[in-house]
Amino acid sequence: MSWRGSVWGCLPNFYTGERNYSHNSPSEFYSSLGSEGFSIGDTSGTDEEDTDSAILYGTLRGSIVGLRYYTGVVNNNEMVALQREPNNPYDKNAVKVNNVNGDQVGHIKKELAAALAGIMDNKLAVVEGVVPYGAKNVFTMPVQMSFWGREENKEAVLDQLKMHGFKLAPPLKEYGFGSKWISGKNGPTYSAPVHAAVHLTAEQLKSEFDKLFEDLKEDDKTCEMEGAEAVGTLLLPHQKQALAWMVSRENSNDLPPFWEERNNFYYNILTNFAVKERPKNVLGGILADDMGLGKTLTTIALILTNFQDGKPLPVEKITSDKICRFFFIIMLLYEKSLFLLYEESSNTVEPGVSSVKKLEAIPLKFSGCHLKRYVSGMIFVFLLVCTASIQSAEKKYSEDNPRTTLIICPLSVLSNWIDQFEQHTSQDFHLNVYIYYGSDRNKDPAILSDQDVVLTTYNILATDYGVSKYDSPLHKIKWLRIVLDEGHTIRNPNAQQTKAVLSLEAHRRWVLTGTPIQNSVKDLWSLISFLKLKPFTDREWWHRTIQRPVTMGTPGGLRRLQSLIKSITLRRTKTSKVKGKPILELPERKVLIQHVTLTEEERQVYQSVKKEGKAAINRFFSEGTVLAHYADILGVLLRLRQLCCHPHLCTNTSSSFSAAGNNTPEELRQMLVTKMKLVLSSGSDEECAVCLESLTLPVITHCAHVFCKPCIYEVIRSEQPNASCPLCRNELRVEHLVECPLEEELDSSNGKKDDQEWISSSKINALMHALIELRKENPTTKCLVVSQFTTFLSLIENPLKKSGFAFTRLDGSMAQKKRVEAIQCFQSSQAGSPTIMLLSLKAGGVGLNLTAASRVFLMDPAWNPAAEDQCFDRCHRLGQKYNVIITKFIVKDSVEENMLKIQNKKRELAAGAFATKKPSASEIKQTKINEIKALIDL
DNA sequence: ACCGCCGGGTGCC
DNA sequence: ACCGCCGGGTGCC
Repeated sequence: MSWRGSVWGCLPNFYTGERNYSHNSPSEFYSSLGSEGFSIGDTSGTDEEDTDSAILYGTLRGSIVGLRYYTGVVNNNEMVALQREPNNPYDKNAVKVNNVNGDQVGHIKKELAAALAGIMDNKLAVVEGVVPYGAKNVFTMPVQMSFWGREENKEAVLDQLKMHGFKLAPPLKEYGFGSKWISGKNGPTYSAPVHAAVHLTAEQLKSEFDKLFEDLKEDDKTCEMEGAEAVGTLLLPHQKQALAWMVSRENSNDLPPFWEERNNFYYNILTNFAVKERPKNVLGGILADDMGLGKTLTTIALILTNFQDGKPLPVEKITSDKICRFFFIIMLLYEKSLFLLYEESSNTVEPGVSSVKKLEAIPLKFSGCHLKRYVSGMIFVFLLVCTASIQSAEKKYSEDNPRTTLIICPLSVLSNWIDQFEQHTSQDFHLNVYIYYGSDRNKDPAILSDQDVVLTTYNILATDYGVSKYDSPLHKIKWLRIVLDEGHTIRNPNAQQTKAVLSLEAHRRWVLTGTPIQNSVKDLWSLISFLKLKPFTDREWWHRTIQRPVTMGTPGGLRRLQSLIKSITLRRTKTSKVKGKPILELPERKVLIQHVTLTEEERQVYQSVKKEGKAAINRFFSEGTVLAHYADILGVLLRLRQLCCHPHLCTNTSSSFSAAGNNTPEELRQMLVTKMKLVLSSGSDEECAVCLESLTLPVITHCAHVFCKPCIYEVIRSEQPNASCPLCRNELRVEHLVECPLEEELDSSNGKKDDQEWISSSKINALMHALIELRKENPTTKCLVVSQFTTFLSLIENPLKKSGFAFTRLDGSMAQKKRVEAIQCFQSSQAGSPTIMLLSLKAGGVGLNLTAASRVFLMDPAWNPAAEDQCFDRCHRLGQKYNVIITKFIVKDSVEENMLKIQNKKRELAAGAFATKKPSASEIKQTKINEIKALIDL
């Protein structure tokens, strides 16, 4: 395939039709969950504790008045929403009542409204309503209200009500969580309230959720479908299944989940809402296959295969395209006297797609000025006709029948999408893919909606939207299809990017994610809301009908969720089977450990550093200050690990043991920053002791412990006024937290490598020996040489050059453009392409594909075995043709050997830990201490 | 609303 | 009668 070039971009634009840019902002009215008030940043999580820990205070019968002034209708037993209306000109206490659809039904009678106003405004409780009977009344109808809130607010709520002469009744038998699963002819019946039900822990939930998918592995989703002609790659059986499922979802006319047709009305069996018009199902869903099963490829196949009425996307055949280009080039040749023309893609922007293609130099010379003018004149007329017809043909797709698919992905996988489009689109077809990224992105909606595919990132989308909701080009277009890659990115409903995504318009909607649920069911809301499944687009209905029943363990709650998931999700894991065969048959993967013995000199340096460090750490132990010196200890270990690799790595020995008192605040800050950088760069892959995930937005405390900023803020908030460090119980204050200054080079020792003369090391010798042997065996075998220390990789470059190896390099510090080049270069099978890639352990996102390599040399062990495994998976994945052999170099009698032992322990833990609970801070502390002891032989 | 409430009309039986 | 009672007008917040 080829990229939309400037040749096309320069064509006059004949399409001037005005579009009706309508905006459909998500209903934002339900903010009474008590969750909007507190938010500590974009990381999802803590802000909704309130709703999860809500209890039912009791119920109250009231009345809805003014029915005849509004159009909203309800059924008996239908849920209604209560919404404050502080700007009502007649009563500042007014409380509106809306039906599930958001149409106003009436108001709460004023005396009751006066009592509710304070409760609702101060978020003391969430008030929910159901109309028990009298739904057909003309003037007023009853409403059964239930009050939910946190335990500590219960008294305040009861007092407020009492002041206005109201008293809550205990939870009613007849009122619960909506109707039962299937309602009978006599109207729905209700499940008993489940106040006593046990709240599920996050872990229980997670394992429950994993069960959700078990049943849908071998469903009726086993139909296969071939991709259209323009798909240049043969699909694997499970991908054909996914394609068939996606196509059927897009062309389906089924009712959405939980809707039933009953005597010409459509009922939602969860809320009892009814409408005359058939509710629309989402033409799309969630593709939740495990990583590596080819979600990207399947999606590309979908784009090419299912355009309209089940027909493939009418992509341009490359031939006609070439003719047009040819004429256009001639015209340019004349007009601008160009003899060399580069067709530079106008969409080649930051991520650095190498889509610059050199066209043949055409040294054309015309004789005679008149002839030239004549010829070019004719060509110009021809082109006008040509483009006019093309433009009018495209216009057909631009209004009600859009042709464009919008793909939104994290920046880290943007280049992967570009590669995959290139790889999987047949050579004979020209697919217009516009990369909407970079400061020079084209914001003309007419251009964007003429593409086949527009590819962008969550950040760009959120940025445009943040500047102006109404000028954001992506929001001016109604897309044929939107695909959210790594869709769980939008799990935080308060994040700007989530809001930006939710307000996009499209006919078809897809979410791709390997982990639809990261932490809890509430992660799903943004996804479901994006899919526009009524009535869940509104947080209140999602919460009342799904989230609360599930988290409170209401009977049927999980079943309800399962039913929802099942109807819109396809998920296969690496171990799933198609027709009895495993989905993926990957070649074998072997891990060898190659022991290395240090030379006498190396050993001496190592021992002396070890002796010194061990003494210091011993001192910390006897003083009981191990955790206070955690960063220092990591520093000692880091130096030892570096010495195992190469003596030159260990240059910044600026011993920071001198934590002595009389420092200026600035010195203290600098010291903390240094320590934090040490922790972050030590490759220890430190987890945040609060969330137990890897650090996001790391900050360091005065006691030198590193946490995620949002996590530690939450600790301080919840323990106020006197918060203490979760690890060492020292005083903790927001103003004492030090943030990590901009992510510059987080490399441990990136200094004076040039002024030192190059020397080898035992490990380098071992590597070179292995590489040269391998080359003798088979000179085309490609290898990854992996280290956590980029400086080490630089040192390895030298002997590689000397021995005549062609190599390339990929590390975290490289610009996106360079990375893409390095990857493409390495993956190429051309003769002379590099056979070695120097790879930093953590470089690249999950999508990084280095299947050209079948050998891996891991130069130094990682703390976290998962990080190693992830790295191996970059070549041991779909597309790998050979058995993969991994060689780990481990220095005998060193910290590295001890690290291996710890790795094994961690592996065992991870394997058995599926259903076990999260360890506490003190357990983490103990684990860390034990690790330190084991590492330094204490 | 086949109600409640309001306020004007009215006033023995 | 500074009441009761009647019956018409009226009706969310």
